[in-house]
Amino acid sequence: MPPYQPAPRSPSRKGASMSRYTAAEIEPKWQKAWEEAGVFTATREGGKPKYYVLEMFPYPSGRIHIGHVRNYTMGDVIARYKLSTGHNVLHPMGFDAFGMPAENAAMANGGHPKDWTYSNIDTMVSQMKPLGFGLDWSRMFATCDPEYYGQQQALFLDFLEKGLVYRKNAVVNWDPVDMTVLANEQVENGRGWRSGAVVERKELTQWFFKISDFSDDLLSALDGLDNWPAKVKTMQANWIGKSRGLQFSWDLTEAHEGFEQIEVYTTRPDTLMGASFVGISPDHPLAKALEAKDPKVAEFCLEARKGGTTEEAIETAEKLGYDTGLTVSHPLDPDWKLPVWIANFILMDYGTGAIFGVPAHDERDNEFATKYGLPITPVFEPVEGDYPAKGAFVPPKPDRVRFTRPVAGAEVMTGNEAIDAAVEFCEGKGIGEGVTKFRLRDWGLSRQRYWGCPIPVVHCPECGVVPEKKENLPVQLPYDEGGKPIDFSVPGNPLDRHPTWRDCACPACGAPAQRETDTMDTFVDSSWYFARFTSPRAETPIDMAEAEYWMNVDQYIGGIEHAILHLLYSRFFARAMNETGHLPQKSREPFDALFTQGMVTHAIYQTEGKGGRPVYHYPEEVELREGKGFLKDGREVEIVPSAKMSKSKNNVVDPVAIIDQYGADTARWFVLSDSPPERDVEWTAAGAEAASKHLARVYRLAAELADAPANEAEDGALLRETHKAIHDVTGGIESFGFNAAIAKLYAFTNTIAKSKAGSAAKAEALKVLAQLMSPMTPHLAEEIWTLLGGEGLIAHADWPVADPALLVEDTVTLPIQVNGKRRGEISVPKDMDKAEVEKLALEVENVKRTLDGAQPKKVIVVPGRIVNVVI
RNA sequence: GCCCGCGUGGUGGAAUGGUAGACACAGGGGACUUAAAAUCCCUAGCCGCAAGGCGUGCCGGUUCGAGUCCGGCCGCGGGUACCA
Repeated sequence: MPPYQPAPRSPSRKGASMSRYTAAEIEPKWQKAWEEAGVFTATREGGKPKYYVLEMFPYPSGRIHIGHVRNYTMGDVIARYKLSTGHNVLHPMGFDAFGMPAENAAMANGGHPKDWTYSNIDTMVSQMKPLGFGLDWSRMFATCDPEYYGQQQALFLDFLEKGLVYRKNAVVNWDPVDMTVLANEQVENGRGWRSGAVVERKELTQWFFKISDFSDDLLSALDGLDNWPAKVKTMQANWIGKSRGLQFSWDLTEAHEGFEQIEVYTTRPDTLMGASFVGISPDHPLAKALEAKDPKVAEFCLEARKGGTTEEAIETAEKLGYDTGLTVSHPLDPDWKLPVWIANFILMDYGTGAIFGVPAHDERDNEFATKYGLPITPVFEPVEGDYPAKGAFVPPKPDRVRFTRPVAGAEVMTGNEAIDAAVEFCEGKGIGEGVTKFRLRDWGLSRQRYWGCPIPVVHCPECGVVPEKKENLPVQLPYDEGGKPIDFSVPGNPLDRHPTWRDCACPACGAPAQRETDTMDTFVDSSWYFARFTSPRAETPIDMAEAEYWMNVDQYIGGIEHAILHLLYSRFFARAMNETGHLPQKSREPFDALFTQGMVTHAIYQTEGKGGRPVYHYPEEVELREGKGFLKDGREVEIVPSAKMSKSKNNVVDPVAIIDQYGADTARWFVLSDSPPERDVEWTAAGAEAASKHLARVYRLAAELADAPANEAEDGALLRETHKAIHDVTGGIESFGFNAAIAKLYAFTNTIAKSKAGSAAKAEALKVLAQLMSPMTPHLAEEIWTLLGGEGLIAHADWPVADPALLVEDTVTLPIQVNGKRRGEISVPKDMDKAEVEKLALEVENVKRTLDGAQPKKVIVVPGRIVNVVI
């Protein structure tokens, strides 16, 4: 509903009625005008340059939250600005609509994920529309629309044909009580969130995208992403993790179960002489062979597989090891025997699933060796200073160290030199080979869940795994089971136990077969939606002509929390789509510029519930007194400050109340002011009032503009200030300095309010003010524009351009420092020469007093900036 | 654990290596009003009567000059491959 603003309780005594900016009337009026004029409908007409601005689309959690408002307002500022600088703008919106919360809701409250999701989408659209975003709503879709996920299935089939999809085993979190797969989020301290059972790692056959085919490309192409934040590129580069090292084998002293060797990969072959043990993953084939024969090994492996699958859980778990009793001989000294341990911290997914431990130069190996009494043998020491008293000595690779037990090379060299020398030496000796490896793993896309895009393949007893025919797409999710609503309260995947949905004919031979019951990771859905927005109703994944015109995304905006996964997967998808003929070559990198906005955070209020698990309370339920929080029943809550707003933590702030009370423009102005867009902001409702007052003041300045004669000096001064404001605000918008742009708009408003210029000059200044504000507060801007006789819609007006001649100042104020401390200032012509500035600076009373007769050693004059007198 | 950020008045924050605290919020004072609301004006980092001193998480360094660059800490946040 449109917001409501109360009228003043009594009219002003001064006769002239007070002008009110009434958001409730003004905002719907202009929204209707924009819609009727089709201002934000993206078209390819007019031979104008195109601009595609996109904000990461939301998950339909049920209500929009303040983080959405911040995100979409930023995008809207860019969209409206680009529109007024002569672009065809594409600014679409949709919903990332598959995912676990819908199933969780069905589990907790009954109902169906589909109904829950579409109802949430309706609510959120109705909450977003009053905000007046310049979006092309005609392009909207949800990823759970069969029209969308059907095309996604078509992409999957093309990827499959191209060899970009394959099946292999991978581990999942297994809840042994509920007999179901858990998401990492559903594992709390190594236990299932519902059953409380200790989670185990279990292997399943799953589908994978071959993102590793693109490791090198995804890494090296980061260099070309000039308009991406450096931190995101660094994070992605580290994630891809290109490394050079040595891959070689340790010979088992005695062959065991058909194993004669253990292959390892190391990035530090120069430390080979410091090896103390060989470690293998509990999931290593040798460990499995031993496990099958020896109950003690089986017991250890079972223990080692407990806890979640996350890297964090594995890395921070207590280091556990089991001495297999097997030994290997050292490749450089066959008489040197080392023990083979199974260790819980070795990942089967990385390298070869086996390592050799060098406790002197690796913290983790050190901890392990110390715990199990294994030898710790240094191979190098610092060139200067002492060897650390405890723990491992791990200098950065570019640092020079002195080798005491070298593999090859000079006595003193850098780690990098030593690694190169060791690789060369070992290769010469026939011990393994230097290889390049990547940390990046293939993307497992199978999910054992209902509410996702079905994987369009069929399992045939005769033909094996067969792709579904394209003409049979979409493979749709069933709504019911056997005429009854699906029961989501039963753990596990409803598709898997559905009585009829699985049954089908083999697309190849026609024999009775069964559908794949796994669905796709929701990251798949969000990896190509940006491309679909260019032709959302096409009968193929995209329409090439549309993609040629609209791609790439000129400006992508979203949360820093997506720095790695979503953005990396999208970059992969763009490449894969290009190679399967679904995107032009230029779109292999789909996002030309990226801006990562900070998150809106809010404290979490929690109390302890059953079994020690936390219960989260909404901000509305908590009363704050002296820094402590209390529930209505008097219980104190624990306050976790500044956490990401998350539906599961109940710390999401709803902006609807602010919109209702003050209107959309106030909410938009408010989320942009004060905080730099890239920084996290702790939400506080104080300040919305101030934003509202300011907008009302701007409106009054225009509405109550009194007749005044022209005044040459004052009019000229105001004109110069106007052009400075144009310059500063435009620069602020283009550089995402929205808070700085708003500060300038405050200052410019104050300037106009205080100016003694004539009414004609003031009206011109106010019209420019309206234009400069129009991307942020578009409704108010239209109203003022009309009030002051502006032609047409401000949304259609050309952006004002600053006249450089009006921006230059004739005189500047120079601060005078003595030894770096400010002692005075002088006002001088802008281009006064250095010698003269120096002379004037030394005559300043306070400077003379500070010098106290001392002769300056040096005087530094930075023209137009500062003078520093050094004594 | 590992990777990436962030840390400035009572508060949000500003500041191409060049006057730290722009612009705002809350506060204090004043004008208008019978009174209030609304509005307008003034004030304001801390210590100090002042001169001046101290100040950008902590310690050190580079520089004529450091919030900004470098090294080492501390605290907080994000990511960590099945939350999205």
